[in-house]
Amino acid sequence: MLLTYLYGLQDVFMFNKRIKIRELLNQPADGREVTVMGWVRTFRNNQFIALNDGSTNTNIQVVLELGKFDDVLLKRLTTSSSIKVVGHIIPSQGKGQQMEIKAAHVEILGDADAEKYPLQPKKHSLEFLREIAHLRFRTNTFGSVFRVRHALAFAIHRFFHEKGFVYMHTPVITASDAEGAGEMFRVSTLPLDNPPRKEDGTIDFSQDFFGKATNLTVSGQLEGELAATALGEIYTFGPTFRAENSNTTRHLAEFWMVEPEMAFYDLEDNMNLAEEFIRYIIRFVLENNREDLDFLAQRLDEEEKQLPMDKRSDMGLIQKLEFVVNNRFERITYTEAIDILLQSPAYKKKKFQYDVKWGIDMQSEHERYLVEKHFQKPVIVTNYPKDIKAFYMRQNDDGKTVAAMDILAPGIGEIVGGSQREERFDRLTGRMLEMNIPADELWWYLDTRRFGTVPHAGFGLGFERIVLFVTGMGNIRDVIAFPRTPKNAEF
RNA sequence: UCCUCAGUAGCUCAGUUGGUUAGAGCAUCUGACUGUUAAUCAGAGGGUCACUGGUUCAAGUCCAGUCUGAGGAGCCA
Repeated sequence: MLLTYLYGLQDVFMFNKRIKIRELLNQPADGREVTVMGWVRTFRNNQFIALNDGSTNTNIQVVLELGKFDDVLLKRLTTSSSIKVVGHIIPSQGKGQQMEIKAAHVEILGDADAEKYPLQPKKHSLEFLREIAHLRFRTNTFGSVFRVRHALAFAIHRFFHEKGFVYMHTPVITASDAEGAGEMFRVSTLPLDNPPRKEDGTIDFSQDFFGKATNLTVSGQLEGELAATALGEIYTFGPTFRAENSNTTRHLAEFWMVEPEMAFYDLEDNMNLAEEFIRYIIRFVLENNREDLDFLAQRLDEEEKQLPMDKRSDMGLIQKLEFVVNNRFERITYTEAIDILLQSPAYKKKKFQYDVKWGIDMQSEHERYLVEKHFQKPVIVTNYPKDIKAFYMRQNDDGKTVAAMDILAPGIGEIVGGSQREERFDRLTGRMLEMNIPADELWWYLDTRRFGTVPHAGFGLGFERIVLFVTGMGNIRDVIAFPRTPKNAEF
């Protein structure tokens, strides 16, 4: 029975006789017969097909001998039509490529009406491509972006796996509104037009699906801490939702976040891990996606040529990534950061729009100055004033600061935010009281401090922000397949 | 949410102090050519000038509102 089934599958999987273009290009042009399948990028001169199958940005040139193929077939070889080609690989007579396929058979798998297909073999604006996000994968830029995105995701799992971390799937739907990480999306099955109400007129969520008000998660951290204080070292990597009305190049309403959480780690351990982690995943991409990075670097170069000299970056994309891999991040305390800002020429010349003094939550302009002007590399800032940080961060002995650490990256800003967590029950509940965090709703979180509490730490990394940094793209909406932003949930 | 800028052909954009039938390049279609590299050459078709209202003899152009997009800010990852 199983055998018949498998034999049946063999027929179904005949397509797997095909060779991927990425693989084909590394083989000798020895006249062998091969089968390739892909999408037509351009068809020149009624003879030359530039064929792409998504395995690489490099197209394979398929040559159709004049007069050998039916005119009706030739007419159907339009941009983005899909085809199967059987032919022989030979050294190319033309100049632009080493190898080409002399076609014996060409079969149309799917037509693409040239009058209606929106992509042309030319430059398109990223804004236009965003409007046709379902088709933009078929461009070189987005092919590279999404292969790099994949490689980063894979490298993240590999890094933590090698270190013995356990991958946790924390819930997407949560009942606690206490995390304070921003506006939340309500999850409800109650009728919007006529929800049940309590006597005082407020909505009666006891009749809702979960019997209480629920939202989409804004962070898996609190649940992550529960797992870490038993399994030791865990990480989450999942979708995260913020209902903030943010319209910027670095915010999404739905994004992916990586949140490791480690028992028996202090702030120093936390920083060391975060830095090693970022270096590791960037090195992985440098080693495994060089062709895509080269393409993206070239794209960025051309884009920057449009800018005035003073707006251009000093380093190319590859240089920038190699620099991050090969150099220690700068580590300073918040207090030192404020001192640097106060002594900066920018401050003395009153270039900052916002005032600088100890206690402020640093503005973008301040972070950019530190990272892009003063240090010109990623900077880890530690020990922030407690009043501008979350309730769960460990209170330092000075009574003023907490054991927080933010990693700031050139061009992106905050890429990692983390801290050593407050493991002392009294300190934690005391801070919750001061900050009006309802302790009763978080009884389960506090139980970790009641029973066998341990020093622990963790951080969150915005996945799309690291993809932005690595690909050199300018807008976060161009490094996620189908961006969700205010007024946009298309596709 | 705030500030600034923008919305004209499928795409990228021009359109003067308001003035007759709104243009170009690319793409598309037709034909020619054929070792091309975003092929080339010739011709053709293609427009609710974002939407609504107003000013005016006359609005793509001026005014108001709305919608959408971009950049910056805030919030943050």
